[in-house]
Amino acid sequence: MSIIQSKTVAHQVDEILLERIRDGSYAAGSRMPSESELSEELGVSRATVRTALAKLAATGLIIRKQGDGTYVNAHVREASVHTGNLWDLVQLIEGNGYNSSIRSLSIERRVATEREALALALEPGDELLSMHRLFLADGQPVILANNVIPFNLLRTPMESIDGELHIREIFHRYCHQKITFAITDIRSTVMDEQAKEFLGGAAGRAILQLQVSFYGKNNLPLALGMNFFDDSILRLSLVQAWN
Amino acid sequence: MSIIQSKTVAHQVDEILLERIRDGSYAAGSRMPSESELSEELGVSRATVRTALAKLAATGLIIRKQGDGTYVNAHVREASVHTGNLWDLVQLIEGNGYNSSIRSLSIERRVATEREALALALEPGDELLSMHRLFLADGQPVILANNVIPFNLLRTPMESIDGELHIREIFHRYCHQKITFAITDIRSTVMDEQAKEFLGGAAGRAILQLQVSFYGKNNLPLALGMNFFDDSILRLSLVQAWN
DNA sequence: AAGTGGTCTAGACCACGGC
DNA sequence: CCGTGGTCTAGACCACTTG
Repeated sequence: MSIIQSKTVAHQVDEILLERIRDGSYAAGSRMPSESELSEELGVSRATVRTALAKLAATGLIIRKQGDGTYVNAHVREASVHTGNLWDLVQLIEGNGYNSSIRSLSIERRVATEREALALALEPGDELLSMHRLFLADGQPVILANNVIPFNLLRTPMESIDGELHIREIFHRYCHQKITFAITDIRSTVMDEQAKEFLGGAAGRAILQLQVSFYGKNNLPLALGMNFFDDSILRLSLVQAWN
Repeated sequence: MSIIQSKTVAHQVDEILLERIRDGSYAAGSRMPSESELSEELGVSRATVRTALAKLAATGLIIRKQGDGTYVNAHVREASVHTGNLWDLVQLIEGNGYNSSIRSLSIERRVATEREALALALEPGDELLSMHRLFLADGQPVILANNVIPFNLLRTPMESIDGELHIREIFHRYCHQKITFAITDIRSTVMDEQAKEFLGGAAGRAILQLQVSFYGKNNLPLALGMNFFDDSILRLSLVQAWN
């Protein structure tokens, strides 16, 4: 019996199962009740149980085996990162077991580089809003994030922007548009001067570079992200299961 | 009317839709028929259409918008990589638009390092089968792959091993066990001497390092993988869509 | 042989977006 | 308002793994 109602039934089932895995009712490595049993116990259809289980399986937290059963994955902390939240840097940091905080470094207006103009389908000379932010894990800098937005999309004064919001929230609040999807390239790079200044560590060390393009409806590019990710502190791990 | 029958109805629907996207029947950026229309046209239930569409949406190839419709994503080549095939290096290379080939460099027997023994739950001094392989894209080296397997798991002579198979296939064929899931850590690293010898390029450049642990039933670790990935040639990109 | 997850159906209602 | 995708149900059969 829960006080807070989740949006969907499947999501509620999800939370119940998550809770049971967390508190050890379903021990790591052990087999969970079958879909039919859960369906009956929780009073929902088997299909609903399945959508909840599918969500957990996608994160790698449980492993499903046809003809056998559903097992709690002993090697994946709930922490583990999966594709779904690769863009939510806060969630990524907290998934690694840290407390996250954001420090806004600068919010400025400048002319787009050739490359940025191309990626955002702008004219040469058009202006951008450029934000630099530092994400901290337990107070330690781990991600240097740079985001740019075409200046003419802004609907409110630049000074009013809250530098601690997620890009999608910023876009929704200050540009009155929705970002519907994003494409991220994962690359490896040697830390440059700027990154070194904020992330620290030895010169010439390698860090991950997450290069993101954000798109809105009509498939138009709305914003760019360039994140430098210190993989010596944060893990970026993915889980894959087979039948 | 198809000659080759796919395994599931949903998969067949998937292939039909994929074909229509490829040949331009459903143009990039345009809205596709609704679920009900597809359901009726193809003679399957709406639920089946939905599972097929869900698979396409997961790869980012289509974008679904509640209350609006389903759109063909203009920015994602079918090529694009998604979580599902991050471990299939051949598919990853071909997804980038190259022809892939594999060169087996060495297959040898040696003692496990401390680190390997720990990761594979072995005793110090236990032996491993170690394989080095080079994956080529259009003849150009792009991934240096190293895999290790506890030697005592081998059921056939070491000499009989086909160095061009996927690890899961090798395990199935020569160890008579199934790899059921894997956890991959994505890291950034500066190319070492060994990698430089095979991948080439300037010393000190950064490449991606995909560190994989393979598990079997009972959650026991069965094999390790260490792949050096030249991200100057191959793209590792992920797509995320929101409602 | 029994039980499991995987697939599929034919209905229903809801939440949202565009007109 | 209407049509869309999102959720949910109650049933059925299949493919697979294990005892």
